[in-house]
Amino acid sequence: MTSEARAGEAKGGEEWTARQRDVLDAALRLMVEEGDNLTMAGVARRASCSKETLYKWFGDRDGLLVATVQWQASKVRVVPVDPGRVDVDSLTESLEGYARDWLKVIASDTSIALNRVAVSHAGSGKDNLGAIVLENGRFALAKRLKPVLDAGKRAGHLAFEDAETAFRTFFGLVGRDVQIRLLLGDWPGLTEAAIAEDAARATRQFLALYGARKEQ
Amino acid sequence: MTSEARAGEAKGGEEWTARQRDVLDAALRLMVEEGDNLTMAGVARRASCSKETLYKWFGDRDGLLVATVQWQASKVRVVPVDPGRVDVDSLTESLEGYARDWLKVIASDTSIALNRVAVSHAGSGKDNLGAIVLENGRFALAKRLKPVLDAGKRAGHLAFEDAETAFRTFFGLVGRDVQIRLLLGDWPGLTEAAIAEDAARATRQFLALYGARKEQ
DNA sequence: GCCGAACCGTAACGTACGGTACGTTTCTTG
DNA sequence: CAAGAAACGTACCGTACGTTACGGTTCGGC
Repeated sequence: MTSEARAGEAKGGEEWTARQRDVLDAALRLMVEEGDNLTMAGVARRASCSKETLYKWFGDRDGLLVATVQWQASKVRVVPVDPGRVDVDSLTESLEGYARDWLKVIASDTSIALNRVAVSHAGSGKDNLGAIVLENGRFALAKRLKPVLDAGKRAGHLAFEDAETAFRTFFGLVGRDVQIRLLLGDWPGLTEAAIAEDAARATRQFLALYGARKEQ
Repeated sequence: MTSEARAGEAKGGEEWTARQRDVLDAALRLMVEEGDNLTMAGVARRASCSKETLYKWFGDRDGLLVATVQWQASKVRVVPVDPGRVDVDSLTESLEGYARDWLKVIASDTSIALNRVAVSHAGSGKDNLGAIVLENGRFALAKRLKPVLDAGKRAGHLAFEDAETAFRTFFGLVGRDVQIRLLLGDWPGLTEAAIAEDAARATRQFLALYGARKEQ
């Protein structure tokens, strides 16, 4: 898979029934608790449904995992909106907000669990999982941030050639080593306060790199 | 585990025999090919040894995994050296070199495989693996880079309060989204040329943020 | 109230794999 | 060269788990 051939945009079309959503929620909670070694019997027990139903609805274990990840994905889907024109203060505030949200997401239990499962799966089976997680994490953030960056550029507050490159720099300044450390079981101490501080620092650094000079 | 309670500094003391190293190399190759779902029988077959020997030497499956990761770790161990005084050009060259090396490492098959296995393991068993991988990746890089940053600061070419924070910024500027995308099965197109370019860009940006102003 | 479909709970099957046992072979050492 | 240790190959055991099968139950529609 290349970065061009992206994920399947979550479940493309049909939706889940209420009961099915409950089952998927149970699977999700179990995934947070047990990681990749959750068991079909475990999900059935937790969701108070029969294994036969699981197989009928989701095909096999992989199908259940994919559906679970897509289900979580569909819960946080956000439509990108073009902010039009912005002043420098609201731009800063906006960037800082995105940074805070992002750090909060990648530090959350569900995000860590989902990424763990997806990483575990990336090597073997049909690696849909990795693509889905990526599409809903890193790529979703990019889609939401690009309009903001473009607006900042149009308003003359940001200066960059390629929005993608600028975004990746922002991504790096915000995330740094946090995600990999969390996935590997380390705890970089991300309290609410630390997140706010990190977001502010990252935004400040980003503006230092890409902000149009005031005296120009 | 916190970032204070670090890993076990590779195998602390005793060493492996040549034959044992061969076996560990076989396990390592198999890990690159099969990820976490490598099997004891598979390693035995690949290494042309008996399963009984594996259990005698490494205790159990987890022991084998840990030993394999430590073995790979011991192969790339580098001692940090204080560069003393540096001029700005050699500092830049040095940073760029570290950035190139780091990108090359995290894009390598073995690094991806090791990180995948460690991430998969982080949730369940005794998570030594994550700590070891972290200790040999991200923390090793920090240990090698800190003296360089400090030297740059002493020489008046860098300005920062906390070396750790400065390092993490450098880490973020270099790695950006590369590692997580690779772990999730995406391929951000890291050719030799792209790596060199990325390293140069990251270094340039880092110096823009932390380089002492020339006109000051 | 009856019928069929969907679903629950559970039992059963097959297999993969971690771990152990054991007879045979190879290597070391005196 | 002989004796013992180490290691090889393989067969074996137990269990966990994915998957299937089946009898009982609920429920919407006629």
